[in-house]
Amino acid sequence: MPAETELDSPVHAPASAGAPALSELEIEAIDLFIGLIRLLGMPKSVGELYGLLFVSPVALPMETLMDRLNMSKGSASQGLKLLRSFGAVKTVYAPADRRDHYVAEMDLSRFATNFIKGELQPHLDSGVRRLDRMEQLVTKFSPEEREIAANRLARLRHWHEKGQAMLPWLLKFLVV
Amino acid sequence: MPAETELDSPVHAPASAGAPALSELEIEAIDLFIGLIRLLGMPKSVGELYGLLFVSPVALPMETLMDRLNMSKGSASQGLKLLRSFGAVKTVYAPADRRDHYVAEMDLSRFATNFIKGELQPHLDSGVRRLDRMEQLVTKFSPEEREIAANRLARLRHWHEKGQAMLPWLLKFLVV
DNA sequence: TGGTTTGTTCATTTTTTTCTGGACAGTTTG
DNA sequence: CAAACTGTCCAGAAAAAAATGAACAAACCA
Repeated sequence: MPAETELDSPVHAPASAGAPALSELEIEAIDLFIGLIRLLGMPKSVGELYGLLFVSPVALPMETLMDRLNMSKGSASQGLKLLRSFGAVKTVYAPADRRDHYVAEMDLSRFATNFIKGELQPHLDSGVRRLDRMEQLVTKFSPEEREIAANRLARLRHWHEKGQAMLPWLLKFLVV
Repeated sequence: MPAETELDSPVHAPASAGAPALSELEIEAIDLFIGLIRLLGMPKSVGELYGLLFVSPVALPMETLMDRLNMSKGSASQGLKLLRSFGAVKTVYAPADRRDHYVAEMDLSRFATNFIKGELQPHLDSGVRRLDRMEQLVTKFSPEEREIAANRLARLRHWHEKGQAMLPWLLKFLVV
């Protein structure tokens, strides 16, 4: 085995000086939220930010997040902006410090609501508009073709309606 | 304006010879399914395949899909494999033709079920395992830290349980 | 006012995902 | 059995998404 000459520095040198390495708990939390966030189609960096804030007992300024997560200023700024826009994170006043300090919003229901309204609903809406257009197109077909196509469009519409009906329920379920 | 020398060929030359351009209906359907499929985190090509099959009144061999969608053999093969694995598409026997012929499965509930069981459930499961680990870690903290951390983990667990509880309901909702 | 600090934006670079096309394996056919 | 056909797989190319870092704007300070 090669001798550890650099007195026990790990493989990935942590950002030079003042950034304490992530604790086990922090790593687990970050991992968990990376997975969750990915599921919603958002970038990993956003999961990292939220994960660290989630387990932090104190509000953290952007700089600390950058340092501890080894993340660029750009990513941190953009990620926090996104999280703010979903209400997943908010800033609190820190006495004698000009910087914004961030805390994770513990009640995720606003996050869920905003996500559903902002990402899911629009898709369904545009889908319905498109279905209307398709049904329009089908009327010009020969009776035979129309038969089949109309049937399929009806099925598709059925699914869309199911989706539409589900969202409000989903919201209610999450909010309670 | 530059003269149209190539007698009215459109900007994107359609695959040389025998591939009829997509009809308006087909384009709408493909667009719609690309959106839906993207929402589930799958590549565009998969949406194209399913969209075209969805409005096709007849079963189509892979070759036709490749030609009409201007898609490589590799993408078509992989995409159909994925769709098959989710039960979104199946092959039917075509007399006097050695090639597999594909039709879209109109009942999307199997697709939904497989997606939930294959993609969502595992995430939630691993999340719960991770939560257990985190709670384990927290026990080693000082009482003060433990107080805060334990509280947050409890909230997180609450959300995970909500998610767990929702999936079966979601399934039932979709299947009916 | 000139110098700091804090945070945003965006062109570029890096990383990740998706697509492509050919080698290959399995079948069928003559 | 060789030749033709069908479909899978995978290394490399292309495209898309995300991260970086520096220029910039805004707010504060002395």
